[in-house]
Amino acid sequence: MNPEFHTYKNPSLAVDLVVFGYHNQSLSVLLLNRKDEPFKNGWTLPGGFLQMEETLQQVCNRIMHTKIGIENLYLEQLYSFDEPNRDPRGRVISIAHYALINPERFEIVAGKMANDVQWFPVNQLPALGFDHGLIFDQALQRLKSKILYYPVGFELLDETFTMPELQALYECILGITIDRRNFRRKILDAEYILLTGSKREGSKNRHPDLYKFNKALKQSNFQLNISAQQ
Amino acid sequence: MNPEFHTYKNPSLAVDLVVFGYHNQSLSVLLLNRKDEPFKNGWTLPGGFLQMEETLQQVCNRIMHTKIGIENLYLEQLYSFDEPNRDPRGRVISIAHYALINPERFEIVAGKMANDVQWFPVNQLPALGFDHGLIFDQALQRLKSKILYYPVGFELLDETFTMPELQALYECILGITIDRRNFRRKILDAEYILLTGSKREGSKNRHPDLYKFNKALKQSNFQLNISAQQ
DNA sequence: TCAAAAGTGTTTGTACTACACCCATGC
DNA sequence: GCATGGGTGTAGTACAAACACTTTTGA
Repeated sequence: MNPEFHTYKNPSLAVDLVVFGYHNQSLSVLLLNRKDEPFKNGWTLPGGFLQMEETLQQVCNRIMHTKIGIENLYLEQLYSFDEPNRDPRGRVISIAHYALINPERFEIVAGKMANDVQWFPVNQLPALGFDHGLIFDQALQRLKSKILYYPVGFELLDETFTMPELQALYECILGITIDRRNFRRKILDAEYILLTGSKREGSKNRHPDLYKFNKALKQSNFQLNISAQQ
Repeated sequence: MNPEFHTYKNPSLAVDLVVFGYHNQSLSVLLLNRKDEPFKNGWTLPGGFLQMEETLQQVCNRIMHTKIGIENLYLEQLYSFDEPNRDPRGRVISIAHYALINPERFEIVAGKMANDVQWFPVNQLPALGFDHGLIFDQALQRLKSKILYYPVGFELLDETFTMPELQALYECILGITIDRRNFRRKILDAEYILLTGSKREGSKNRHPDLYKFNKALKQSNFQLNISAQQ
């Protein structure tokens, strides 16, 4: 083994997670209320230290599992945060990730969720400890741009969904209003989704068509080019 | 201090650099020929371990300075690579970055450059050690997309440059051919560059106008939307 | 005056925006 | 039958692609 290999003391390596969920037409983030210093009783993103034999994905799943009780979610690496004083306990470099979940799919969660874990709508966040405000901002920005060229929405919606539901999700994440007819045309032209043939029953108005994700599109890149209604 | 804080053994933390340079109408990458195992006599990206008090930027600059003799370049964080067996010496997580330099600006480099450092055109790379082939691929892909919404070209060209030179850079990086008149219109419409008023002398043909980077644009986002000539 | 590269403008087609009416459902 | 939300088509406009001639220069 190379002698230089162990002569370096390493900063600690952690992961922080921005977990987005979409319910009640609102985009939310999971925050943890800390029991210990630093930032005791303050809100932070869930996170944890990387162990020797873990991959980044594994840490993320471990954190999600132990702190929130769910696993196997859509996960993407965001950025590494290395500001020397970002953690008052010492030098910690955090490789931030963001995750997307559909809260409806995890009813168990409510049970396992400690009462110190809460969903916060993204536009009503409390002040966050560490540099987590910064991390969150970047995650939201990434999500906004990602949704335009990758079918990210499906991680946040049910297996089947209606066109107005999909549009509401886009409007919510992007913070804009979109023309119904133009949105529909773009989404369909991209072969983004497929008709299932059934309709969502139960509403007191016309029953909208149900669509599903076009899995054939999962890898290919598309460009949605969605713009706000004036 | 939190008792959990030091109970984790951390993987080593390193940085690998994809250094792009542009000369002779060709995009190249700096590679290092290793003197030691593993991959002795093989080519790899320059890299190094993160020291306790360093920021990521500082490591990158240190590596560039000690291994290649240059500093203060355009630097962007790329991605973290965490595959457990990526380094045969042990668990090393690498936070890859890419850098852009104009080789003409660093004539000193040739002197300080050890003979084990070489430029390789990006389409004639040797096999790389570790997972550096993967890192390189991602860096090139990132550069290709970045150049469309950020004036990255200026890091690779001289202070002043002609329109055909800028176009050649775009064609080289993107690997496409672009219509001269359409390219010019888009670049000028984006207020990407400004006329200096002088012309490049010395060529045997018509002397092309010299432009310079519009620094006012440095922060704002634009969209170049350049497409290949058919 | 010739060859080689740089500068410039117009036409055509495509794609996006804006916009209004009909349809289905439950009450 | 009425109110509410869902579904659909079109006309106008703006932008992007394709394209050819003139200008400058050195040899």
